[in-house]
Amino acid sequence: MPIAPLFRPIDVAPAYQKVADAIEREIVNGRIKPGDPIGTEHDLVRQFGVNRSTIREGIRVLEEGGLIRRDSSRRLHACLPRYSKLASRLSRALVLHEVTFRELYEASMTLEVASIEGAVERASEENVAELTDNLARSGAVVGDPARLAECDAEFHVLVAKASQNRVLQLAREPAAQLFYPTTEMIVTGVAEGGPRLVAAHRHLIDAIRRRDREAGVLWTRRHLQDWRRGFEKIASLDRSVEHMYMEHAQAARRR
Amino acid sequence: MPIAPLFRPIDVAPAYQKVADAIEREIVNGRIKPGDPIGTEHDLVRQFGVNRSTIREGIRVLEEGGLIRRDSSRRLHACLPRYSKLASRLSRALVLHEVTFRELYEASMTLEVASIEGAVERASEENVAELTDNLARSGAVVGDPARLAECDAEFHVLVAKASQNRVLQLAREPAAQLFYPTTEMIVTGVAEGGPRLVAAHRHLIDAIRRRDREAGVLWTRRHLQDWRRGFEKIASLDRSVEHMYMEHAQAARRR
DNA sequence: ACCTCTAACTTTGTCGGACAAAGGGACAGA
DNA sequence: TCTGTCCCTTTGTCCGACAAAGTTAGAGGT
Repeated sequence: MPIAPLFRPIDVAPAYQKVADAIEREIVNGRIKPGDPIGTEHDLVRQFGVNRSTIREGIRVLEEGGLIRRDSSRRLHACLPRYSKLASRLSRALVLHEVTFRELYEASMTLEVASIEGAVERASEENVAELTDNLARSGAVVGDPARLAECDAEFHVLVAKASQNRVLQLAREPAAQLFYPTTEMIVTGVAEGGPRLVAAHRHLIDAIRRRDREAGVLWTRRHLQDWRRGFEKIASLDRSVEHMYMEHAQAARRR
Repeated sequence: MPIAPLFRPIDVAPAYQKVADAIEREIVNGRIKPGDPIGTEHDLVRQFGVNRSTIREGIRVLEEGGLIRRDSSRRLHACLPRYSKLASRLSRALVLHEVTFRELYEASMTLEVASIEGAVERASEENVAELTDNLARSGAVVGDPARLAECDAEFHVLVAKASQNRVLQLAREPAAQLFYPTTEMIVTGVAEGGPRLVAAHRHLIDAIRRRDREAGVLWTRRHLQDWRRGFEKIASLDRSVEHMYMEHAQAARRR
């Protein structure tokens, strides 16, 4: 017969964790605002009354979480976590969980369509300008798959940005980080891929400008279906995302 | 005239970062599989030829990233990053970026609809059983807002799980973590809220069982619109997500 | 008074060694 | 089989130290 639970487990966190939690609390509840300096390590030693090694372990935790950074002179200050950095954590997780391209495709279809809908509804002049600029640059590198894939990734980030919905922006990022690197392979493998891609972007900008939701959704779908057809010429949609992607991500994360 | 770039910037990362990167690489590219033990700190000291403090800082980084854990006996081993832990990082970021409930609502509408579509299409017997079990428990606590809100959150996690799409599962989580805590307030404030919530869940399970996509989408929309109506009785959709949510998240993350 | 250069001073990254507390294993005794 | 004990290992924390890089203040020239 199991004994009745009389006591709750007591919360005994190691000191470095308590340090990290304490600083996190101050940042998250707004007492320390993004940009504000945290003290030097020595300051923190004094304030928390623990050894510098302990402080440093706590700092690593917060740094990895994106809550604090060291500026050019290596001093600590609070900062707003950057989406792309967080997203690369998620991408890494998706790789480890061995998600398939089918899952990626399905999720992206949803997320990119939602992005374009938001963009059509709320894109600002500036958003459109950025997109137009991107289109021009894409047109210039249509023969260079690597460069073009980069532009494509940026284009969709800009569309998400134009949706003015940061939750959507963040939600689509992990999938996108895994999704768009394949664009290079596809554009390389399929001759008419580059021009079709640029044409789709042109139609999308047009749809945003005319606030034509139907057209936006239609061209986003086509654009993704193009990707899919291209991909299926190379590999099965049921293949899991490859490990090699992570090299990309690791390099990107450090920036 | 700018000089031609003769040298690439050399990679001068601090030692603890290199340690973390090296271990991460081995995990991500699969040479160390989830569950495999990493050596003891002393082992790593020997292998990397750096001081234990340096090793420990590297370990903190990986631990925070969810790539390694310490088991009950505090020994290190690799593990699959847990979605909920990663998602709470994102939720935290969304709070700091002061996203509005409108953004949350819009994104959730997209993501939850996509989840139900996937669930209708691919839910297994077991998924349905889990959902049914959840429904029963919800019915039992319909008068207890806190408990009911918990069930509601779990219900939607289960729907996402039933979609068999892990990308979607991950993408919806951050928004959900911020979204569903409000359910408690709403159910408390609106008398008919609890029963309506449970009824919606029942219809959703029904739709999944009958593989009736239309019904699934319809009831998900209604369910979310109910939330919205309830929320707007309390506050404006344009209010930014409150800092207080994070207390939830911090506690949850440590588990 | 303004600019530049140098000489302290501070801070970070890393190192070596130290110790208490907790866990794991082996072993003896009930 | 269960329990208690001894020993060894591992972790969490501390202390003190030092080189490299950054910062500050003051000396010196204009």
